[in-house]
Amino acid sequence: MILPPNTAQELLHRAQQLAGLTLQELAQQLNIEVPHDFSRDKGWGGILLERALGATAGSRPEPDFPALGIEMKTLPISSIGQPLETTFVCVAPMKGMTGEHWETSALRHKLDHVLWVPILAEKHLSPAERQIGSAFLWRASAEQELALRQDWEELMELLSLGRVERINAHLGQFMQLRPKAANGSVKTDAIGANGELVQAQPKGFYLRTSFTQWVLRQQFAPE
DNA sequence: GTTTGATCATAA
DNA sequence: TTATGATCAAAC
Repeated sequence: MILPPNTAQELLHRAQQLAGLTLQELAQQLNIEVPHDFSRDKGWGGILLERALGATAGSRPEPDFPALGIEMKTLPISSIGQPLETTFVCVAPMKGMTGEHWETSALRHKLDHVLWVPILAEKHLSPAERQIGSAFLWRASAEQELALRQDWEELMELLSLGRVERINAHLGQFMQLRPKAANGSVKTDAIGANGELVQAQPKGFYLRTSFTQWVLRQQFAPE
């Protein structure tokens, strides 16, 4: 059991110490078994890094490092540093969100301060072979926050106006809504076309790779 | 049953 | 080749 870091600087330092390790090497240090593929362990890499850094275990509606207000996210990248997957942020409120504002939204709080941990994760690399990259702390620039805010407001308006069935992953320039559930039969309450409650597929906010690419460029190739 | 951690599988 | 829609396991 690794204790949480006391400062953001300590967290960053710990994360940077892991750069260059493969996931197998890190798992070995922590006595954790490595899956042969991700088909039944999709979140394994993220959980491994959380444990290694002393994040609070378990799934709770608060940052991974509550005392620091910092969220950790792994980011699978190619050998030339391009994000290979979208990044899940949080589930979307499907009802009772009247009067919700960007400033107080769960999404904004989740992304307030993020420790990004790039992972070299090309498809031909097994979980064991994937390699930890150079972690960094991030806060959205004014431009980035505006971009997310515009997508959030557009998508939340559709949800609150009962247009849930019209939503698909094509909407949103930098952030999209996609299904987020164990399978397609899972339903939750949502607002219907006439303001009534209807059953709909739970959805989550995901950052497009265009957004995380922007984050990486800001960090590693400014200007 | 819901939210966390995400990647998979295949349509486009 | 890329992105959408679907899915998997653990924690709670």
